[in-house]
Amino acid sequence: MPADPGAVTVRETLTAVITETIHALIAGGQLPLAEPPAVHVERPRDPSHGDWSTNAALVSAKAAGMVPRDIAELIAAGLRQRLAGVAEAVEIAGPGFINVRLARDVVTDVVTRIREDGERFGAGEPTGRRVQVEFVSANPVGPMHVGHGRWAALGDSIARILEHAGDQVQREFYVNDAGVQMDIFASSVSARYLELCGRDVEFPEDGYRGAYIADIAQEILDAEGDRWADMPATEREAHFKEQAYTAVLEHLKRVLHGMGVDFDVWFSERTLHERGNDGATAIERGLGRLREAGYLYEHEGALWFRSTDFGDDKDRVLKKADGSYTYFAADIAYHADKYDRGFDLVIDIWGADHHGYVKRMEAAVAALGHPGKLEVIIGQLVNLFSNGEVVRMSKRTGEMVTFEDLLDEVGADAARYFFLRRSTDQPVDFDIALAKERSADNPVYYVQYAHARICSILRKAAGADTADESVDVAAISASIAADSSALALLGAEPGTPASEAELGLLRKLAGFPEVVALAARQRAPHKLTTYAEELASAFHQFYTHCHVVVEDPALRSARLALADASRVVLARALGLLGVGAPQRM
RNA sequence: GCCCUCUUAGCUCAGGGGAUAGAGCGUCUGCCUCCGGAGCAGAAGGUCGUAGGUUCGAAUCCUACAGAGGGCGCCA
Repeated sequence: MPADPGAVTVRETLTAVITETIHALIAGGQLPLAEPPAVHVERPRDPSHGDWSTNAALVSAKAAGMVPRDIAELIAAGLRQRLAGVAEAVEIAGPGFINVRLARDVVTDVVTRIREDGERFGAGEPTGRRVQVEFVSANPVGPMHVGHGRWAALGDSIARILEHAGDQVQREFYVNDAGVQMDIFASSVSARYLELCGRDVEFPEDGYRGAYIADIAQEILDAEGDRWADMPATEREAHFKEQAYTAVLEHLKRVLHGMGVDFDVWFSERTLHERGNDGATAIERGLGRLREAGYLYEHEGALWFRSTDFGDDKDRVLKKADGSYTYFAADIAYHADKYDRGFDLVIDIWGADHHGYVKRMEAAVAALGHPGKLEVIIGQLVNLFSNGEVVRMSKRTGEMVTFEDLLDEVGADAARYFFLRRSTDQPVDFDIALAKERSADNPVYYVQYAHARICSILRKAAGADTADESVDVAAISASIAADSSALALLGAEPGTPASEAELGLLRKLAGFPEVVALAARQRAPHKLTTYAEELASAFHQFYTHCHVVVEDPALRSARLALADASRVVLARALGLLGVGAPQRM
């Protein structure tokens, strides 16, 4: 077994070695089993149980007809032999767990690896898989609400995590620029425009009443004067629709960019309604595929998709009796287009209010010949609190805190961090006052503070002003040389607070790759906020118990290297969340 | 009525079938001549919604029930 502390590979290697050991015991007639069971290898929660633990003996007990601890003795003896030089101890504990304690040079080697790998630490090999993540996709008729902000943070972070795991990821925003909401939007702007021109108009009953509508109308008035007031309504509204639409789209792009979210593709729904060279629209072509596959039928003048063939509750209408298409029909064409573009996996992030739509969309994707290649993530909503009161998020009333307001109020880092801190299927109760607070109550500052503190130490070690941001931390990092004999000083006196703090930090650092791998597999950025807080905590403990900039050059370089490795991993974890890692606060 | 999600400490929430269920906040007690106290150490606080089941082992998987939220249109 190579002395490679990378968590993922250690687990895999250890699993293989254990399985080999059991194989040998079976071949030698010591274990009455047909074949080795599937064993789990995990990091014990309690550090006194060692670095790794396996349930191999427990899962073998029944089939072998033996007492778990007797089997554990056999396996442990084999492991001691096979892991000589890598494992310091192999022990049996509890009902029959086998605990492996790694040799200390294997443990400390993670520092060297992190500092060599830098940002690549914990990254997966390229998978060759092409993944599309579609998210936000807010209607371009007004500002984003805070729920959109959460989904923006979520989609972007998932994209970053998947990229780190080795996938090729594209971020896409679907622009619903073809529906009746666009007409309502246009007539709303038109009404405000006429008001501004002093005309007596009745505001559309279902119109958008937000103040931004009047702002857009004012912009048009400023730029083009009141010449549209006497034009036919249809002509005026057609013109205003494009003006207002462009303004809102630019606004959306600006706000998203301001929080570090940039899309690769803005896909316009309108293109699905345009006729191509074959004289057909994308919607017609998409439906044509379903027809050829035999999933469409006519009933009461409408065209239906037999989605029940794929587990949906009922069949769905694609073309209404009046000849117009449903929104679902456009969505089918849109998804057909995604797969035509060659994605191996499409991830859609929708708000919780759309979850009833998942089955039919999955059914459509399967009917198009891509079963299992769509994954819909349902993002729960955000409850915004202000002075203990729930703030409403209605576009109609116009009384709402927009996502842009929230960003201005708390900043992009705090907003993203708070959105990502909860698991996706849990609603977020967003407390504006807490997110603004620059105190220990605020977890994002706790983590960022640890990073800034490390940068300060590095500057101190280099003899620079600890708060001077112009000092190049990367250069200082590169100047720190800690060979394996120096690193051996870390955790050299087990049982002392200093060594325990060092070992705790080393253990936490070593766990990063598997946390990222898990976050990628589960599309769960919140695993990284939890990890970042644990790593920051481990670092603060280390800092409290271990003076870094000490006289002894070997110990000093070892602790500096450990602090530096912590800096690298903290920055990486925050980076995958899209949150900044400031060098000074 | 049917479907989805949720229910873990006073509050907000983590928890990949494993060992004594964790963190932050809040409450209580300590730690600054010393690298950033935006920090650290400790105490108290739990029938993991209820009842069954599967398993050597269940907060975790299955079923039923209770409670909370959301979704169920030839709307978008």
